[in-house]
Amino acid sequence: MGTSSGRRVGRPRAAQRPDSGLEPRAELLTAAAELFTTRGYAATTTRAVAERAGMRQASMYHYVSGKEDLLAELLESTVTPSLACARELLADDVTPAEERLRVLCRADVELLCAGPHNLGVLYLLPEVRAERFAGFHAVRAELKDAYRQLIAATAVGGGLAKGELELRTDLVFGLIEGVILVHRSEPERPAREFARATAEAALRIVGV
Amino acid sequence: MGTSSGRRVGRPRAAQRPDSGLEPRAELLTAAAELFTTRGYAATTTRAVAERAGMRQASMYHYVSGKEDLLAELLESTVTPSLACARELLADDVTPAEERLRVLCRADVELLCAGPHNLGVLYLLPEVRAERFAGFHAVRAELKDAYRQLIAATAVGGGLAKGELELRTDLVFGLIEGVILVHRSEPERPAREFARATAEAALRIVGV
DNA sequence: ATTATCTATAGATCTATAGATAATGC
DNA sequence: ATTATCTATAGATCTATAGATAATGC
Repeated sequence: MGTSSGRRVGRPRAAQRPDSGLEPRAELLTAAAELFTTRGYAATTTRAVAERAGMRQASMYHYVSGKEDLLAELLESTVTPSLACARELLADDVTPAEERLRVLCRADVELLCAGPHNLGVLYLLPEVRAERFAGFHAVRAELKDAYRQLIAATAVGGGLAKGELELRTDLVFGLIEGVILVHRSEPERPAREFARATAEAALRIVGV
Repeated sequence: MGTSSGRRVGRPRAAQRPDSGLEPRAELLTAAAELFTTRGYAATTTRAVAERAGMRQASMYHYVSGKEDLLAELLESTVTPSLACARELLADDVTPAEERLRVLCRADVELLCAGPHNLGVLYLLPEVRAERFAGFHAVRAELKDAYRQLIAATAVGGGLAKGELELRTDLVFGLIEGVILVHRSEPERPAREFARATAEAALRIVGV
């Protein structure tokens, strides 16, 4: 509603700009994503977010309760697609585990590298560890557990001791998330090919 | 000088605390390390750093020009030991490259996980990308190049096309730095064993 | 006299609220 | 009448400087 209409209810914005086609909340999220990933969370002011979204600082509070709100939503929206992919793969009982692990790694890397402003970088923000973002951490933990289950289901995974399985899961998960750091210093590298190579590297770590 | 003396020149500190044995600048660096790694850089105030170091906010300016100064020094002090190790290994022409790569990976991981407050986390701070920290980036780039050279010198590395060599270097370097993320979510894992396992994982990625 | 610290503070923010205003809707 | 926005601003910071002070050194 209102997304494509020319005329909108309410006082017009002070800075008239071409219609982005997004709803105001989405405009704020987009602006926050760009600023949080480039300047960091604490260094980004509410004024910067609002202004980039085309409105004045105070108007932002009509849509969100503050910066934390924006970060929480961005974090969850970043990890949720990976988890959806992981759940589907866990439910699949015809494809070999090794192949499912490969698919998950590729999808995850592509999602982390996708988008114009490297949303994966949000994972690295120190503020993210706060209790406030428990929702994100729960989703991420479930994703990591999916990796563990897929690794355990591979030919070599079944024979691993519990500690060794945890270790390899950590290494694989670390490799996948480490991609964020690589992508940050080499943003030009094509995501597709990089995802494929990362998936193969993950399988080699598992020992397949 | 003054490190162990009981009496010191100058007005006494307002908050009297047991002598840390460190010089004031080192006290500031220690405090900054703890706060930057846990709360982040932008969220840490000069007051918090100074107070934790045992002095008042304004007194900090007697030793450093501001927060940036502290971060720059912390960053370089974290990556410099790894680079020293890498240079030694590059100069070594008797040990096989594969073994030297293994040693570098282990040392690097142990350094990243060492210390009471995970200094590696500093690499992740968004502010670190600023021009101001070019010194750190230069050292880090040299370290990455050492990885590239060692990988190229392995049995399998010599046969790789240029693009493939860059890709594996990125993957290995990403794995090593990804360790920071693993260590952040699993700080209890013993660094020694984890470093060994990460080094083996790196060699598997290279294809040895 | 020298020094390391202190207290005090100006100036520059930044957040979140209060209340006004300029549209559309009926 | 309803709504989305605006302007204005109080209150709470935070940084960096100015100038005072309380030690030791000679």
